[in-house]
Amino acid sequence: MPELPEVETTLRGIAPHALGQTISEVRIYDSRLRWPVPGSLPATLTGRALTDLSRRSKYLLFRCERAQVIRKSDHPGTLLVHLGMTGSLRYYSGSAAIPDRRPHDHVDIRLGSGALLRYHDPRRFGAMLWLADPASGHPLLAALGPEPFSPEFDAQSLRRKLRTRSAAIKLALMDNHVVVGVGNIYANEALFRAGIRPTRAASRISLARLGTLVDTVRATLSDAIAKGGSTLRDFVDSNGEPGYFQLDYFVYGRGGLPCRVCGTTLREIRQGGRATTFCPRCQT
DNA sequence: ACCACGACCTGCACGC
DNA sequence: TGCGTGCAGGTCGTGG
Repeated sequence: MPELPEVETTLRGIAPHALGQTISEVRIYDSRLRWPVPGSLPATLTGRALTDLSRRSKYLLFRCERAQVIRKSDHPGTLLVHLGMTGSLRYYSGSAAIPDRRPHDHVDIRLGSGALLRYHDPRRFGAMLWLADPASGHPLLAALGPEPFSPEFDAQSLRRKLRTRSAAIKLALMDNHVVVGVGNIYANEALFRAGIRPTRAASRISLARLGTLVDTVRATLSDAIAKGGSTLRDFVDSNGEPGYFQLDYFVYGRGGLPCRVCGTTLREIRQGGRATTFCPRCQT
């Protein structure tokens, strides 16, 4: 269920329980994700401890180390998990019965405590890869723009990146080189909150309005994370309903309905093949 | 350097 | 009931 808030919610649901645990078994039921899940993954992971769990962009990064480094293949590395469009990674504590595998459950990672991490992804746009150190040098991670909550994401740097770009601001906002973690839903929402029309050329937005946009991107994402967080307890022990539909959207999915602020009928168009919804009155 | 678009894949809601 | 169509949370690779 992945935009950044869902990935962050997944991380927060898993990390406190999985940190420090040792991987006892890895089963790959279907390796056909966006890139093949390496057949060597079970051998690589088994016996390693999860020493750090983090997120970069929409990638989950699980640091895996062996207690004893004897051979080169024992060196620390990182398990990268991406949820694509429809993926989820669920944590089952093992204290209750773990459900039988369902369709589209592709990978099980069993932990020493008896807990289980289960990767599920109907469309298989996600990924599970092993990254040798340094993970940050991997092509998937190396070219990423700033995290939305980092100080590097500010009006000045946004201006610098967008100055020469004729593309619509919504497309630029969804470009991972500009800022990571802003998918279709939150691009629509953040632009509404900023009062910026999604079709406006990225180069033609004032510094002040870019500053507003930085703020609304953060506010939109953190609101969604807060909603997701409210269901964390359920999330951890199954039930897998990461608060995704709990946020009251201003515009996303509301084309033809009245603007929550001014009542004007919201318009829906397509940009880059994705639905864009905006208020023709509030957004200029 | 930038941009537009097809590609990947399954499920679901819709209209006929 | 069944079938075809279009759409869905992402992002990589291509060709211009």
